[in-house]
Amino acid sequence: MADKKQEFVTHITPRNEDFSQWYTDVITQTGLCDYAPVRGCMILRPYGYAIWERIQAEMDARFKEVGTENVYFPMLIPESLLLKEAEHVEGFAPEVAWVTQGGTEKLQERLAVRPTSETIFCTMFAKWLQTWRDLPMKYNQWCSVMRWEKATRPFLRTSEFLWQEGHTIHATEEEAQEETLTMLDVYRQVAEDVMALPVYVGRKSDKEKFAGARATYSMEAMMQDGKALQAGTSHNFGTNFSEAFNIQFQNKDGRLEYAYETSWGTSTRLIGAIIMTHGDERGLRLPPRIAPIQAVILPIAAHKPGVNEACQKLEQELKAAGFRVKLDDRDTVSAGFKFNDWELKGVPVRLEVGPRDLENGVVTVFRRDTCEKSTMPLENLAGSLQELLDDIQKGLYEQAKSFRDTHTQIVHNMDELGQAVETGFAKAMWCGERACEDEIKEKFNASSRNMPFDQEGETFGDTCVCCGRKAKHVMYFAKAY
RNA sequence: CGAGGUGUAGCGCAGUUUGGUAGCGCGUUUGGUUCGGGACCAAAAGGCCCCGGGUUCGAAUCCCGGCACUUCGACCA
Repeated sequence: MADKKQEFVTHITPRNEDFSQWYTDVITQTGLCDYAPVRGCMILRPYGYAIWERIQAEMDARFKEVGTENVYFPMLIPESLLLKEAEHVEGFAPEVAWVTQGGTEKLQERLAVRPTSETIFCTMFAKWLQTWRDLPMKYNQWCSVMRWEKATRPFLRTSEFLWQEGHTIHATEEEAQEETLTMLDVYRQVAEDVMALPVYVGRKSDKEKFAGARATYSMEAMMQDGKALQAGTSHNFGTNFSEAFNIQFQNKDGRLEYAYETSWGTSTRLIGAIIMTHGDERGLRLPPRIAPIQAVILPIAAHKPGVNEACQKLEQELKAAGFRVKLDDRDTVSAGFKFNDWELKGVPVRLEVGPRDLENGVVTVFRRDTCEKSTMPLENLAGSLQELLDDIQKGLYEQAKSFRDTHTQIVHNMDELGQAVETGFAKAMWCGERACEDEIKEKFNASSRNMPFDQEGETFGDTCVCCGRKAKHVMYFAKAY
């Protein structure tokens, strides 16, 4: 009988059996997104989009706190603009989609569907910037971009994806560097404090930096298969683009100067990071601060007197207290079905209200992180719910951090490095030469991720893990998404 | 873009070897009974068998060419 039942139940492939398949199963079964009728594109369904809206809200508020303003730029970029910065063109040319025709007429100049908007921002910055008094300009836009990817996966890499891109210009090199690092830190905060994703922040190698940047910084998260996911980047362009686009201003001494520029971005890929960091055999586990629904209220034996009323009252109370709650009053499915459904969707807390609970003046509480059941007094539930949510938030972070830390190994030679990247990150001393990165890529299919800021404090040797010559940097290496 | 796998009802699949009326389970609809861990009974609806060519009296099935998804590589947020 139990076997027969199992066969009807939606099945998620166990993580240790096939992590990729597990990821696909979770995504399709939770209804976060669906495949679009366009190659490589996905459709964000309500629950998936709600998570994105939560990410947006948390990010956007912090952007504004540090003085960023939102703008919107067109999706199409004339080819001539894209060609202005040599390294940038080279980096993006292979994955640009082009509009060549408008209506029935062929265009004089083809238009790129933006893969990123540096060039068009630069064009406008050049027009808007006159004097040092105009600086800084700190703009951000929420939009989608398109990159003609060879292989796509929902959330991790899609041809079109939602993101935010910040573009700022500054009067001095120092200010631009400060902006670059400030925004990276905003990303780190949202990742760690809101999404419960422990991240390594640091600088990228020249090989891995953004096309056209002087320096790229990233935050790198570790997925449960030990692979790295670049979860956000922040770039310092120096005057690289300013010179190509002639973004100049008159300084206090009356002389013309090039502006210093930055850009920074995060995308719907973050949703993939949440799934692959916290998910388990039952599906998603969403950290309370990012969960669209923090607690679901389930009436048990709803036909019994008082149950529905109690649930509705509880819903009102918790909503009034500022929680994102949902009352699941569907009468078409059984309680057991709902249990599994909300566990699959990763709702952090389930509150069951049945006749037995009401008799005792309690609710039955299920926490998704540990899958433990307990009871809490119905009286002043808001207070204890907040404590529980905080505990879950903290627990998910700690669990992810502990996984990451135990899967990060200090390595001294290529054998150890090769071993380490099979299960996680390798932390190595590196000479700074591209040849060594290439060799590591060639041998182990692992790439350099980033270099910790505190290089002095983190140093543990003086020879390169690969070539054995003098080491210059501490570098994380990993297989990456 | 290279190597494999898969495309049949909303979902999961059988049928393809050996061509001959389109099947099963779940889900859906309607009615009833249930309701504390994926409920039960009854009746019903639902198909360009991925697309385009070919072979044949006849193609889901055989042949050719596409496309999509997926896994593993190369490339990238």
